[in-house]
Parts: sequence; structure tokens; C-alpha cells
Amino acid sequence: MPEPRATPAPVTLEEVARVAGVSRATVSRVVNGVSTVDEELRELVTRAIVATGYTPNRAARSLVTRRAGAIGLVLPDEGRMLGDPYFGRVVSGVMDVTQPLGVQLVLTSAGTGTHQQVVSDLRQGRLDGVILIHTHAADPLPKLLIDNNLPVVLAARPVRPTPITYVDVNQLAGATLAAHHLADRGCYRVATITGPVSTTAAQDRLKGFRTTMADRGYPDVVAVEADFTHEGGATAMEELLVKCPDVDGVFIASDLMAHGALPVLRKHGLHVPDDVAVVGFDDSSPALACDPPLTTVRQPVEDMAAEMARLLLGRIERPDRPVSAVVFEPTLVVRQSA
Amino acid sequence: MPEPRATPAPVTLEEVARVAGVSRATVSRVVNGVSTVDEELRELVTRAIVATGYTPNRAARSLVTRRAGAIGLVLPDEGRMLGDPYFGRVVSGVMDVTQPLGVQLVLTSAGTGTHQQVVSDLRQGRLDGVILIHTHAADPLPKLLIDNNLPVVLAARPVRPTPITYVDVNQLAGATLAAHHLADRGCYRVATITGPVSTTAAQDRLKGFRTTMADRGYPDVVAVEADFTHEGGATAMEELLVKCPDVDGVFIASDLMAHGALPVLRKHGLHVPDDVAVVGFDDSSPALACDPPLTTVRQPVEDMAAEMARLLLGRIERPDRPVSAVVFEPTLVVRQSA
DNA sequence: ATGAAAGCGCTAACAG
DNA sequence: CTGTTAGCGCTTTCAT
Repeated sequence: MPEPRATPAPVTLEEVARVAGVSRATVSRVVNGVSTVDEELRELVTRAIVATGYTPNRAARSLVTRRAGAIGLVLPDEGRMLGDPYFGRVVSGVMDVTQPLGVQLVLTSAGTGTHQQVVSDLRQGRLDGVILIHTHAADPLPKLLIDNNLPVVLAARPVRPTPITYVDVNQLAGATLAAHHLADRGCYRVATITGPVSTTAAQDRLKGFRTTMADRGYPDVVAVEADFTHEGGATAMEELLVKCPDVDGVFIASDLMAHGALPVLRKHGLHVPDDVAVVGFDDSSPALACDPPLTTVRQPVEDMAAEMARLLLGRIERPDRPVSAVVFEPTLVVRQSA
Repeated sequence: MPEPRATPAPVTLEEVARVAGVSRATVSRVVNGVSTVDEELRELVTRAIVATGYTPNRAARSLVTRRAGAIGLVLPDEGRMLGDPYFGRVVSGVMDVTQPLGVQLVLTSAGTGTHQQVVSDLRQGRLDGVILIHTHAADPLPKLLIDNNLPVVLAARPVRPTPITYVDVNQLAGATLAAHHLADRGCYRVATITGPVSTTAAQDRLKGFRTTMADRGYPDVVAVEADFTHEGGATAMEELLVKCPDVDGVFIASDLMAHGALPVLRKHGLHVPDDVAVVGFDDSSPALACDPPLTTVRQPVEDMAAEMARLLLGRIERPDRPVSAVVFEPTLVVRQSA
């Protein structure tokens, strides 16, 4: 009688070994590409693998190798990240390196209660390491992970100097690029809209901008803090126009915020770039969606994300490898907003 | 002498059992919440677990339970998805249900060569099931998975009627909403910009729009196909204005495309909504970023994604559970573009 | 209600 | 170069 279509019995090493007439160890060697296997046997085993449709069981392998073959991407809890094109770029860059290696990418959102989850996942061996995105100053997770000696890479310079591996863009240099561009244009009164100053990215961009501007003879730069969102950018621009009605040049610390801010300028009858010149930061999709297209500081997010993945995988491979920091150089992309 | 700070030896069931003075089996029962354990022993074991800082090893558990405790989210290969706010909304909705359950969410991008990877991950037991996003007509993956009897949920109605579980929004109803709104406004000449017609979402929105428009006395509705991207929307609008210069009402099948199309209208000196009324689809962040804010058909993406996760988890739990389809109703969100 | 014992499928010494 | 053997840490009958 016909079997009630059940899940086919999974093929094991044992069975392949039987079919090929060798031991499990030999099959294992072939599967793992160990070079010390007789060419003839290898051939034989390979055929048996194909014939049986064998697929190795990861759990069994993990149990003995103590490797999960998976890394985590930890997002900030606020959830705002998911609406930012930055998120997709990071995912894309990370997957470019993990996918070909067969390493799984696990998404986790941080946040109260989830920290333990992350640490637990690491300790349970479900995750070999994690990439931490945009943790803010108060976040205890980085320290928690370092103290537990778990492989971790940060997507930004840590708030306090910490023996931790991270990848970042040279924020200061980026802000400097923006500052010079605005100064070169002959702006009279410049200002900036920053990200949350609890992040080093926002701090550095602000500092770099102010420093360079001071050098160029603009001692007073008004700054309004926002939250890296579209809406936040709009609100901040309204506020800025009140605080500083004669502004004619503004550096906005993310393209998404700039995209929110531009319509506010137009609403107030201000033309970009003639009345107010605007420089953004990121060079992500909103920059092109802006009207006019946004002049912005480009950070190579995909490349940076790929580098994070590589560094993490490297650390997992050899935990004794020293921590390191890789800093990418930003470039100015001139379009029409400034 | 002080130990060279090494990774602390992981605590096992064995050790907890020793500390509590019971057998491994009992500890296992306590950990898994089996009810037939003496209250006193349970208490004892619980204390031992805390004292030792025990965390169960997932690989060992998976090996015997044959459950990975992880599901996959498979994205279309084109990569365009990563730039779409839709992506973040899906992730958000799925994580809302997986995170509290301790189920891992693994990101995978489909694409040549990756299909095998996905099937393989499933068969290796690395993934208990997958959610497939926006697969297009020609994609062989859904069939591959069904044939292998693997748990899968689709994020849209399958192209051909297939015994598969899926979640969708009532596309026809959504398009009908848009059509009536434009007709009620008294538009004279209406048109539409569609998504890739290889997707059922695009097909249904087009069909629903045309059908309803015909009912309302507009037999000829010009349609231009685009790709659901910002840029594609802009290009399509240019094309549409050539094909149909007197258009005064257009249904654009995604907010992202609408966001790209609006500036084109303005560039041509056309005012929205006075000269041309525009209705979008999605109600995602670009709708609010539009100028003027976009009137659009809202689909509850987060809820839909959460439902997909629930359905998938249900199927994993009981594979014999019959396939099902859950269809959400869209609503019209009226703002200023129409 | 609890413990003993048998694996889950795989890798990694260690012999040979 | 290959096979034998001993687990990895956990769940799960099966006795008791």
C-alpha cells in the first residue's frame, strides 16, 4: 500500500557511508573538503552523496564544532531604524559577504529584555557573533558582550574608548567637507540640524562642522537637534527658521532629515539653493528623491557593512585576533541643493 | 595563578544536575516546564540553574527535537526590496511575533543559486520554515518548497492556483477604492501606473482599477508599467504624460512610485490635485513625504506580516494543518493629492 | 514522580 | 590514507 506521503526519512552520513562502502569518517572528510582523501574514494563518496541526496545536519555539526554558522544583526530598539534606507544598505552589505559563505544572518532588535536574549543566543551557541547597529551612549549591551568575551563589531565608534572592534566613516572629515562647501559658496549665516547627540555619529558631525566653520570665520553656528527621521527633519527646520531667520546655508546630518526639511523651506518661500543652500549626509536614496537633488556627504554604507561582516567573521575564526577599527573616508557628492 | 581570561566553560545540564543533586532528566523536565515534577525538586533545580548560570545548548536540543527555532524571510533577488519601506514594515511585523517566542528570524535573499541554499537550509534543519516575499511568476521556489513538503507562507496570492498558505490584501478592493475616489472627484481622463505585471499584486491592482473604472463609465484607462521603485515611478509618469497629455487623475500602484512621479508633474507645470489628482497604494512613509501628502490605499503591512509569521509557526507546529489564505481589507486614506 | 540509558548526526582524536 | 571510537548536550522512552 502507498505510504501516506510523509516527510522522507532524512539521509545521514551513516547511510552515505553504507552506499559508498566506506566509513562515516571518510564521508565526513569528503563533505568537509579535507584534502587527505584518496581521489578514487572521494569520487565514490561524491557519487553516493548525490545518489542519496544527502544534506548534512547542522545541529549535529554545531554540537561538536561549537559553531552556529550564524551571526546576528542587532538593531536599536526604537524601531526607527527599520524605516531608514540605511537599514537596507547595511543588510545588503552584510549579506554580500555572509550569503556566499553560507553564514546565516539573524535579525534582532535590541531593547529592554532583548539584551538578555542576545547574550543568551550567543551563549547558547545560536549565534557566533553580532554586529551592533547604532547603539546609543547609555546602551549596556556592548559592555555586556565584551565582558563576556563574545565576538562583536560596532557600526560606529563607541561612546567611551573601549577595546572593541568597530567600523565607521570619518565623521569629522565628512562634516568638514560639508562645511567647506558651504563656506566656499559664500554663505553668510550657516546652521546645522544634528542627529540625536547621544550617538557618536551625531556628535562627531556636529563637532566637525563647528570646528571647520570656526576656522573659516563662522564662530557661531546654530544647531538644532533632531532624531534622524524624515519628520524630525521637518520639525527641526521649522525650529531653525525661527531661531535663525537669516540662515542661508545648512548642514543636515542625514539625507532622510534633509528630505523632510526641504519642503519646509519651500513652504516658507525659500528657494534651494539660491536662498538657502543645503548639504546632507549619507547619500542614500532620499538624496535623489529630494527636489532639488541633494548635495550630500557620501558614506559607503554597503562597503562598511561588508567590512563589519568580514571583521566579525575573522574574530569568530580567531578570537585572539586583536580588536581593530576601520574608518572609511567620506566624499562630497555635489548635486543641486548646494 | 590567575587563569588566562578564557571563555568560561559552558554550563551543561549535567552540572546543574550535580549541583541540584538530581538526574539530568529532571533538570531537563524543569527547563522544559514539564508539569509532572515535584514542586520541591523544581524549586531546587531552579535555584541550581540560577546559581550556575545555565543556558541550554540549542544545537543539542535541535539535534534531538529536530527543530531549529528559526524561520527564514526570503527576499526577491532584485535587491530593490531592500530600498523599499515595505521591507522594514514586513520585518517589523514578523519580529513582533517571533521575538517574544524566541524564534530567530533569518534573512535570505533569493536569486539564482540561493534557491538551493534555501531548500538546503530547510532540509538541514537550520530553518523550520520560510516566508516568501513577492516572488514573481517565474520563480520556481514556491513549487520547489511545496513539493518538498516544507512549511512555507507566501506574502501574496500565488500566480497559479496552488495549495499553499498565503496572506494578501484584497488588491481588487483596494484598486476599486482608488477608482471610485477618482471617479467621484469627477475626473475626466484617468490613467494608472502599475507595478511589474509579473506579480499578482500589480495584476490585481490594474484589473480592479480598470474594471471599476469601466463600470463608472471610463472604458479606456491608459496604463504604464513600472517597477515599484521611486525612479521607475518618475520615468513612468513622463511616459504617461506623453501618451495621455490630458490626464487629470492617476492611480499609482505604490507610494514609492507616486513619490517619484509627483515632482515630474510639478516639473510639467501641473498642479496636484487641481490639474491632476493622484492616488497611491500602501500608505507607507513616502506617502507622508509627498508634497502634497498622498491620498492612498492603505494596506496593513505590519499586521499582514505578523499574520504570516503566525500561520507559518502554526504550520510548523502541526504540518498536517490545512493550507489557508488570509486576506486583509484595505482602506482609503484621504489626504491632499486627490 | 524520578532515574538510567539510549541515542539524535556529526567531528575529531587516535590507531593502524 | 582510512577506520574505530568516543563523545558534543540534550530529550525521551522505559523501568522503577
